[in-house]
Amino acid sequence: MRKILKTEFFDRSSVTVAEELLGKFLVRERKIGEKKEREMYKIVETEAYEGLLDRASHASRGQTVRNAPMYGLPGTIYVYFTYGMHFMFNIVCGKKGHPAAVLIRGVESCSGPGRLTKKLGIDKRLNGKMLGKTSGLWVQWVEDRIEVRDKSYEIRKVKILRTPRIGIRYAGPIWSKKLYRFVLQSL
DNA sequence: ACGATGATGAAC
DNA sequence: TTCATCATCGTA
Repeated sequence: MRKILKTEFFDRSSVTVAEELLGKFLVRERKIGEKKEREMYKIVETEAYEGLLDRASHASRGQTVRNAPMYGLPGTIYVYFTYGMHFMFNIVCGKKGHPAAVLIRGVESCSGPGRLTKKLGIDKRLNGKMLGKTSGLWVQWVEDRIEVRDKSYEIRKVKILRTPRIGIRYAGPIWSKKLYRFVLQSL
């Protein structure tokens, strides 16, 4: 069983979405010559950036050209360039007009938001587009069963770690301490 | 532990 | 005009 996550999944608090994205699969479909190549990566690390009040968020000082996609529909792709080196990949959450997003920081085979975008070929061309077949980037849920006895299955157990977000000390004592980073620990 | 990278936006 | 940033790599 599998299903592609729709806009309703992302039409919630970025903190909820960040936690629930753990264990889901980021799918990247790219054209390599004539063929379409599809890769799937299990999401294991995320961070939430929630609303205008969140001082760690790009939206904390209002709308700008760069952060405009954060104000779009849930499921919008927000890619920005930072430190003159790296693209960061975020998924917009909540209603249109409410700036919130989840930064995808790591998948099972690749840790670090900059490394991730490099590996998946995510850059500004995707900025502002919706997740889906058209953009060649989406998230899907796959039933994660393990056989425990003959023809008997159960869902794999996981542990979720919550920590403060990375690299945001500038955000002040309240927002820099929020436990908005989620890490999936496989058991 | 630190410098280079060099888009974007805020502070000055 | 200068400075810091939702990193990462190479060099020390």
